[in-house]
Amino acid sequence: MNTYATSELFGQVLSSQCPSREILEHLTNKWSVLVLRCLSEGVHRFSELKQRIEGVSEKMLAQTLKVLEKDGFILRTVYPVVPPKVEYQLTILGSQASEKLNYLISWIEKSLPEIVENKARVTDRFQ
Amino acid sequence: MNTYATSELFGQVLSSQCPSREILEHLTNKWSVLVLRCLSEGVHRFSELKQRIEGVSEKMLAQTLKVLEKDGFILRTVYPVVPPKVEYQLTILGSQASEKLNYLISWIEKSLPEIVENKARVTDRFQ
DNA sequence: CAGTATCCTATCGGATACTG
DNA sequence: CAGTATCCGATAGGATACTG
Repeated sequence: MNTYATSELFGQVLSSQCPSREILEHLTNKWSVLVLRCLSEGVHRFSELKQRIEGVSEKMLAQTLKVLEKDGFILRTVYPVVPPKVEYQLTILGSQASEKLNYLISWIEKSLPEIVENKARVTDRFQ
Repeated sequence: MNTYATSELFGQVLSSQCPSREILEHLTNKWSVLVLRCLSEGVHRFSELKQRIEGVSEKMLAQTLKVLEKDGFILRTVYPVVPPKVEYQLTILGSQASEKLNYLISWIEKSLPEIVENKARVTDRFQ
């Protein structure tokens, strides 16, 4: 059934050799999360993503988009015009993955005051 | 209202200076995801986590646990016995975060065949 | 516009050895 | 048992310049 998992109780991601581990890492990558978040709101061009995702370099954005495209989470469409126009959008699988990540992001944004306040208390106790 | 976001339509995480960006990065970190996943199933000792999470080094596990503890997502309990006994468990906030991450993990594990198959097709088209 | 190429530094992260 | 300390190579990731 499952040749990767070391235990029935635990998921496949805990097995280092399981492909799910790699997929998980690609999806939870620093810039992937933000790219998916952006694309979940609709189609975007390269320059739009670069502008929306504050702090991302061209290099990392291009690299992140490539990985997600190869994984089948993003569709890249090139229009044969001058100047070049390239659009990025989520595939079905990409939007399913993004939906799950957005649950986390929304929770963080909603709970941020509580998280920050609680973190301050913990930090106090550390010193 | 929100001094960080650059746009009403987009979340705070897209702002590089917003604390939510850092929290998101801590939670989606390579080993954090797996640690939270493990702890969502119950209390664990250091050595148990090391064993369950295949491939993690002591160094990275200790580091990951520290970050999550400082963020207030994990509670560390030291028992004054010989040999030492230390238990890790999720806080309320930690279990809320972990719950969201588990949605993603469960989806990946469930959809893995479809993801792998689709990825193979995409890869073919690349060459 | 949508990238690629190059260079460089910082951090990640594994292996090993050691400690209270 | 539960870590810490040290070393080291690999990768992340930013800045800049360049190209079709």
